Amino acid sequence: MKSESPIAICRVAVPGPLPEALDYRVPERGEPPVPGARVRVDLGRRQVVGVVTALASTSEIPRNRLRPVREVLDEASLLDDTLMALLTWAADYYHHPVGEVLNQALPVLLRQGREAQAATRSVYRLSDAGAQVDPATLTRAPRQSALLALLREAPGGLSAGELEDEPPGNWGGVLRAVVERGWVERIERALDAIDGPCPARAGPALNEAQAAAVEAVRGHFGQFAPHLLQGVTGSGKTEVYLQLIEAALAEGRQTLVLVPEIALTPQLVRRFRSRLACPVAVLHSGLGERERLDGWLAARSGAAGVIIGTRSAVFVPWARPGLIIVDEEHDGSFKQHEGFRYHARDVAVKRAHLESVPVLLGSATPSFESLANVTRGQYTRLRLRERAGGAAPPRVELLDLRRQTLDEGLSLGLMDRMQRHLEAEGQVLLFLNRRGFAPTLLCHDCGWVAECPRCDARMTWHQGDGRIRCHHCGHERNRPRHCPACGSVSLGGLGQGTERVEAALERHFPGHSVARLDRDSTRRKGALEAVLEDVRSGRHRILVGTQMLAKGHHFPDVTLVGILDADQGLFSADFRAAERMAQMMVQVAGRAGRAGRAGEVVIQTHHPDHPLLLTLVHQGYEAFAEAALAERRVAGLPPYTSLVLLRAEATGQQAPNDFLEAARRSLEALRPDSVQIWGPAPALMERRAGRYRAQLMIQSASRPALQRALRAWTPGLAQLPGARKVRWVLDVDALEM
DNA sequence: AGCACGCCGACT
DNA sequence: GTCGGCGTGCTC
Repeated sequence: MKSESPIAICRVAVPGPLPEALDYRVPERGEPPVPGARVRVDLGRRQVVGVVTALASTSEIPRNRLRPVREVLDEASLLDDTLMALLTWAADYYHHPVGEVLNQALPVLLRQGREAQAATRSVYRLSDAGAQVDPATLTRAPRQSALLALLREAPGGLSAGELEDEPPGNWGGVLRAVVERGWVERIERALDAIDGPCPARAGPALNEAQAAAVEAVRGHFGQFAPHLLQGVTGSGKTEVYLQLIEAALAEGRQTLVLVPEIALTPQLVRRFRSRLACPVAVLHSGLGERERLDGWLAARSGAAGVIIGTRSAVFVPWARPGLIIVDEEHDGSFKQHEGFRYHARDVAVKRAHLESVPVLLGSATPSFESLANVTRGQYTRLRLRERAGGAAPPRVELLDLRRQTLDEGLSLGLMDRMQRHLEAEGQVLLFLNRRGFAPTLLCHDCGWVAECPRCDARMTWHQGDGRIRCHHCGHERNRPRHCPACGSVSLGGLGQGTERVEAALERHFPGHSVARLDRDSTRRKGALEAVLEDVRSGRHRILVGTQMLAKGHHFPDVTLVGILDADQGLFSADFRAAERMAQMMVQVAGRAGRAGRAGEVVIQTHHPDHPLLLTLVHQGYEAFAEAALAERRVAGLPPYTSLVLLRAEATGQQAPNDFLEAARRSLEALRPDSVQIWGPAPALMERRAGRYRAQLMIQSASRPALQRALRAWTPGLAQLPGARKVRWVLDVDALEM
């Protein structure tokens, strides 16, 4: 008779909004599954794939109600202990169901229960016989000789694709010949197989500040050490990253690099791949599911020396933890805006702590959160004050728009300046964060404006295709030819978008080609690259665009940057608007005057006396941040308090409010210590995509106190009356109001 | 989330 | 008399 195994129960996190993992009986035959492995289990009347979170000998659930694990899908853990700890921490901190958190950490193919096995590809490698052949003796077969020479340099072998990169291409016939002679063998290798050590490659010499930054972080390899790399645009942050990655590789450690969605371009990946001798795994939403799984497995096995990815890559497993880098750490796209609303930068810092590795947050315009962490002594700040190559910082000036004649948003002063720069062979870049022709379509006879039927917003007129669209829900239709209210044909655009400015520029500067860079002009595949190339080649002398301009594209010949409307961020109801506006302005301004040509920045504003604007222009981003942070401190706003939003929406106006009222009362009943509750109040745009939205704001100067209150409060929310009549979500550390 | 159960209006 | 609407509850 077999003695009873102490491990009889396993806890399984199943997909779905269940607050806890569920208990199952471990299979009677075979080894029990390990935590971090996937299992197939019955749930209700269906079968699902879940992740084992723990093993136990007993369960609260009576034995006769426990169902058995149907299948163990992984012998080894897919998510190592540290990663499991990170994921359960995140589920707890963001108050999101652990099953959904664990599930979304897996590539889709693994969620579906597919085998955790990387694809293979054919690799050509020198055989023992081939190694004896001296390529120089093959004078009658120069192509075979060249091929053998190439393979000698690549002990791991080369795939057909890699061979084609070596000019001239088309090695098919030659390969067949050398394989036939027994000099080369073809082997199948999994994409997550480890290639062997990466040879070090020398990078360019660093300046003093860069070298100091590299040394500061390198000196903390193997321990938790958060650093903020605050470097002006063009100061060479990427080179610091690359040399740190190489230092980590030299110690056999991997680096995880997180970048904002739009920053993960083929150019960036190419730069990393050409500089680093080791395999680089890339993880982002644009990949096919197979590619994604292969990259994920290459990170997990340790085959990829570097993993570069967007937000969700913060949860990728790795075999040899070395270093975490978050580039453009201020970027809002690190926060997930639906469902599991984590902030990848904050999770990255937590992960670095759990893994005992340094983390480097880089930005020219750090988030206020990170700056406050520097002040508190939590983060070490590393500064790069100089632009690489000794380029001078641009001259920045405010242009008072009051009582000025404007032509489509362009002042005479700005156009004069443009003329001068164009005559001096410079390029001009204009920033306007509004796409389309005009943000409002207005009837001049009766005052009717085109409004979105589903949102509290106006429709933007796009002249290019004669449509009007809502930028909040995507609703669109043809531009009406007559006013629907009075029948007049005098419909006109009110305000300016990039299309309209582009047209005005073509009128004013007929001798110069104008390019537009926004989501509309770059929708077609390859269109973005084409525009960027035409700007770099100098074919376009004037470039007008939205925030896409601010995202790390290099325009070496731009000497003048114009910011057409600086006022949007100054008076918004969202307390983070000024921070975002300043970051955007500094990032755009940073495009001016590289490579030895002095740059100029002109900022058009109706509020040239606004203190924050003055501070930003005359004293720079850091002084601006200090001033704005002082205001936040006085107002009791983040980062000096923690802020959580309970958001609710429904097709009617009443239901969200009722639910949030009930939620408010249930929180008040808990009498939480040092926690303030505000609302419920309508969202800044109450109706969006046909749904009414409202929110409850919960705030505290003490994060632990807030977390305690949330832990007591949130489990009951789903049972509140009206909870099923609304879509609701808890947004911890909400970025947008 | 899914998927049951359950209790009230218009149909073969 | 049934088919089906979506409110309510549960999933180890």
